[in-house]
Amino acid sequence: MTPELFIQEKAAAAVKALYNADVEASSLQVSVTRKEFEGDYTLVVFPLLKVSHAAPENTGNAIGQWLTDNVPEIAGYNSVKGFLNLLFSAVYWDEMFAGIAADENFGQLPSTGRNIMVEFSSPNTNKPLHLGHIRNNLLGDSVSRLLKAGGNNVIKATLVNDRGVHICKSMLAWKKLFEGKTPASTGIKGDHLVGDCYVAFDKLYKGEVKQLMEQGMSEEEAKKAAPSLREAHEMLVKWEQNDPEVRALWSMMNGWVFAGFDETYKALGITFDKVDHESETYLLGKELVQKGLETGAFEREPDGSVWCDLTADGLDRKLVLRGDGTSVYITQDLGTAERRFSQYHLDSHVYVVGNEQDYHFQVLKLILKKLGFDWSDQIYHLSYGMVELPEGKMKSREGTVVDADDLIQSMYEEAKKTSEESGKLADMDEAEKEALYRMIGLGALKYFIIKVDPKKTMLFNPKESIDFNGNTGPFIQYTHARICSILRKAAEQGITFGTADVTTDLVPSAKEIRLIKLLGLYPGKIGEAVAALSPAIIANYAYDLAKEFNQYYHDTPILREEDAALLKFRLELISVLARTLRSAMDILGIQLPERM
RNA sequence: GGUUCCGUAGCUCAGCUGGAUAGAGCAACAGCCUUCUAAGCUGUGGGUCUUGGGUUCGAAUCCCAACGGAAUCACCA
Repeated sequence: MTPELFIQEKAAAAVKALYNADVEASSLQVSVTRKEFEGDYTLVVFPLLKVSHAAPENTGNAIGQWLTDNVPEIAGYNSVKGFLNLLFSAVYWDEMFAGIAADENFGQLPSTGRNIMVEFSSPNTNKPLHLGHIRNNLLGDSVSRLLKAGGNNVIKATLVNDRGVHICKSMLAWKKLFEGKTPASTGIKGDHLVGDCYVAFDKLYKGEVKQLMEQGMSEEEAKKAAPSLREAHEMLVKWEQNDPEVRALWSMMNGWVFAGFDETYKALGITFDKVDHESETYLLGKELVQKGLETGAFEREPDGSVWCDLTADGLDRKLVLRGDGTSVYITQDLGTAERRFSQYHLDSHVYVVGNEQDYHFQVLKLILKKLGFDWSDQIYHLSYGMVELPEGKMKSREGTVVDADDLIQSMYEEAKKTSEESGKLADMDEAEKEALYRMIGLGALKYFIIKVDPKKTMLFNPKESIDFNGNTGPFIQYTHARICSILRKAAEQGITFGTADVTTDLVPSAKEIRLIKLLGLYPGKIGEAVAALSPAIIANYAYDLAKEFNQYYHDTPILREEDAALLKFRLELISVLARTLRSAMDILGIQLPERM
């Protein structure tokens, strides 16, 4: 039981005994006492004035006295204005800590038995991954880990957008301008090569539009009439007709992209349990359209197109099938959702998709509901904000994107530089060092992205992100390395310790109590983060923990403690701290080194 | 124009199920390495929580409005 719940319960009993009034324990407000005041937890007594019919201070004193007299765990109190600060006994902290220390899986919440699919990443195959995708990938991966820590069975899924005009554009440019060039022949990573084709297409297309406009066409006409775009559309038609030549080119170029993506995913440490390709799912959902027509959820226009009327829900009419019978984006999403829920017996489905698609998901859920699927309510769109640069938005066509591979590389290089300057790793072999530089560079990047509330637009300043001081991933990694160092030295000195050494007659220092209190918050933080689908809560918690340790470390010479029981208690405390830190950072997908 | 989201220190961000004097980091300045890793610690300065109303004993937090910014409203995906 958490201290908060404990106090709520006891305080409710106190109110009953003192004022003969029944109050809901959960309605009482309890929080950690602010640093400036003496006490561990604070009960807000204002809401109780109605039943006490006394001044705030007196009410606080009365309840405080009762609790001190009747609850052995509570050792004292003081009442300031309407705030009752309660002081717990040393025994209470010892026992609370022993409970945490004995729980090997502290932070893993009990199983809910729920199956949850998390879809994220879902890239287009016509250009390499950039910073925006990194936020998506890191969020998706982290939320998956978070939900797992919350006791759920998680399936990580991605839907590769491997078909459409966009890939045809790259294919066309390759045929016209890059014929014969391959990743192997050029030494360019596959996804980048295809991205280059896409850029080349755009250049060609813009040139054509300009020329047509000079010949007197309006911009709108020219954009439609440009020959390269028409060719791309013809190619798409051929693709849909299974034209062998087009299909072969498509397979080849997609193959290059997949190989490139795999490298990037590997560098980021991201894997999927289920990979869908849009080329295989884009026809799904048509039966649902038929079903919708039969039940009257949808209506057919004279030209054959099918619509869903959402005006009653404050939205517009939405097309679900084109006049020529082909499906649109939302059609396949309806189909894949239905297939996934039935195939995997999902209780819930989280989609990690940018906030530019808020409307799409609103519509998707509504239509599924109209089709009679109750699980529609269990679809969560984890909508995240854009990543902007100091110069403004990223635009792939204007070349103002931060490339994922470049970014990962530069973080690695900065980690290497900083580590080498510190000169602490002289005795490590090259392989160990390399692994460490990657761990630190990636840790910095991941933490930088994850610590921000997902729904907020965030600013990415390349110069600042590389900073390893302050509220950063490397700071937490460093903290862990320091703890490991102490534990290593203790082992060298032959000091052993374990949960059994935590005796109940120890008197922890104020800073140790603060650490125990913070540790105790961890399961609650996970619950909070799961409810909000926000790993940022865990990131900021981990920082608090690391910060608190560094302050403790600074003025507590642990290994020079002469009292054997106290020494062992302290070692146990920091080893549990390291464990909790690892658990929290594992949710973020960040590894913690034992040295750095 | 409709809908949704955001607005907290010079900058990047926490805090938001209402509670005490609104917190970190960066940047600036001043200290601390013969003592378990200085990627650290301590201190100083820095705020009309966009504005105006409302609810409340109490509002950065909840409600309404205004202002500012973003996204979206395709027979694109």
